[in-house]
Amino acid sequence: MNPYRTHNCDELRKKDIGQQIKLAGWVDTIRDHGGVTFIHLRDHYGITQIVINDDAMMNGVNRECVVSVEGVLRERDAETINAKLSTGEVELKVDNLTVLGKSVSQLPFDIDESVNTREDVRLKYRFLDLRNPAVHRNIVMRSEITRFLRMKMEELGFIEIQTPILTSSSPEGARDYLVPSRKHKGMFYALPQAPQIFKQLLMVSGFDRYFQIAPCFRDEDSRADRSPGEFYQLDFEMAFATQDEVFSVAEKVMCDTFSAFSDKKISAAPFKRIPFAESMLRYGTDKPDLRNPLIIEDLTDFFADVDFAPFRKKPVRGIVAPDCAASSKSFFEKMLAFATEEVGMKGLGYISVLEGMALKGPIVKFLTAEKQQLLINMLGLKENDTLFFICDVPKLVDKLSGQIRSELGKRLGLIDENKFAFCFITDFPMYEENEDTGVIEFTHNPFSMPQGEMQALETMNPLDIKAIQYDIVCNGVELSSGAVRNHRPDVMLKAFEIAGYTEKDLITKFPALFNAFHYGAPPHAGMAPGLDRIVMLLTGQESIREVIAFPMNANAQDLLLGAPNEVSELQLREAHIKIR
RNA sequence: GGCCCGGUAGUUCAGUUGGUUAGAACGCUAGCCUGUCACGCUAGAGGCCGACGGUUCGAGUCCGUUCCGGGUCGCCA
Repeated sequence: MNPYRTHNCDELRKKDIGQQIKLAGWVDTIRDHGGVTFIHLRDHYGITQIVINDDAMMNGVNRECVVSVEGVLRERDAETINAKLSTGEVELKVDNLTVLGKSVSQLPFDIDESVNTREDVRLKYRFLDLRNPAVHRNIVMRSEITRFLRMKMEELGFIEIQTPILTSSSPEGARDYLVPSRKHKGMFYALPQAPQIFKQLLMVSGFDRYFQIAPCFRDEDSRADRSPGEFYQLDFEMAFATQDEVFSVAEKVMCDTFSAFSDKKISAAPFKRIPFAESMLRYGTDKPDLRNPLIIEDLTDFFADVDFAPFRKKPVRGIVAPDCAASSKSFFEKMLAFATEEVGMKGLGYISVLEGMALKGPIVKFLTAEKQQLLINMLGLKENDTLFFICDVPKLVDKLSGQIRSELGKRLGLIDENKFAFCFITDFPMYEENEDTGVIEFTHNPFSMPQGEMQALETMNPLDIKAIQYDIVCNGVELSSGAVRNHRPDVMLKAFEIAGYTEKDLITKFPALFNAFHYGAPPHAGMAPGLDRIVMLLTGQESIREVIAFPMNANAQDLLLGAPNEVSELQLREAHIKIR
């Protein structure tokens, strides 16, 4: 028999009336009526009202202290039933109360208002913040989602394998977190940025389908949707797999998980595949929010023979916004302000379609009647449409268009909030030119197989070569990237050679992988959707910190435990570290 | 590292062109109240206005520097 409770705070119902009951939990609210006091007792599961008639029993009881109470459960009169509580039909008349854990009386914030409190205060008192049922629920949901994902992966024949946390620094990619070695002076471990090398080695080891809820560590600055330091991925890899097979796994897992945890509409499999180049042109980003129906049109050719100075010799994009022409003057002023102040554009031209299909706007006078009609036909313009123009140098025009597209979508209320819109972005370029040095570099990931393999590397302009590399995107959030990997040492050598590396470099940088690939490597492919972001989407949170139990602040500090902190001289000496 | 926004009571915020003793709500303390459920009522405590320097007869308010927090760009194979 548990000494503190016989039931939890979400358990008692009418059927339990008359029983001798013990409950334990936190004092949520106290309502003292003089002679009778009502308390909402709260635990992980819920809230039960307890009633105290003896004032002396309240000695030492304040909000957020932990108590155990004993008494008889009784029915509440019809007019005092609380429909908001699952336990609202009953209450516990307390005969015995024990304070198990005292609490200071002035809390740093009200528990039920914690989400509106300054974030550094919340994080310093995260143990109080997490008592807020809304905050608490996010963490519970994370656990449930994690368990569900694990179950799905196992159903699909994947086995979970843990890979090392203390590993070697990887030369490409993000900044590593380093851990000094005591036994090897001047040497360092690194925390893995991802289990990339290990999962590929597992493929070479003959494991067919691997997955892991994997912690990843990157020493890069944070964002609202990117926690500093550490995050978790549903990392998986499949031997003898094609891109399409990886996609089917992702579709299955995402569809099942999102429908299990949300009532929103979810893209049906197969998810839309959008080549990178098309995504940049049509959506102005490589992580398009497909809930936004607006599409960017390329009007460069159309304006080639139009004598309008601002558009001369530059790419021009257009976005048709439906039912927009009748918008208030302030709508257009706000869009212009957004374009110039936040996006940094010089202006935002537009043409509205009036009744009778007459075009109106400052740019119209530069268009002949034929050109106007051509524009209407080409874009299928309708009455009350407004066509916005974006023009800038080639490097910027897509990005700017994308920002205008998403702002228009928001302001016009075109985003369907009741939807999870998934897509795959495919065909990322293998190489890009470094703007400063002009040197050819890997765009993304040196482990991806180039499309066309050896032949492409030997015959094509490197900047035209695409990789079998993809992202999965949901509602404008990049969940993961992945690739069909390059498992052939000869193709790897050639790929690295194009990026300016010698065989020796390759052996130095990726000794294990390059070596292993000489002993029979299967073709393999995979991806690694971010767990934190999946939970963020499913809980509807704007900040990734809301779905992490003990997040660091934006400045990569743990305000609760005080990390990072100084260590003792002895520790430094053992680690052969000298602070300058 | 750059840029934007913010820092006033335990918390969330207000504070007019610079002008007496810096306010409100919630919380806290004390008292009253036997049916509340965000209980109610009465009274009270609680402030280095982030810090430093400057302008001024006078600074929460204006200027400069700096620290802290959030967002964003860079960065994130």
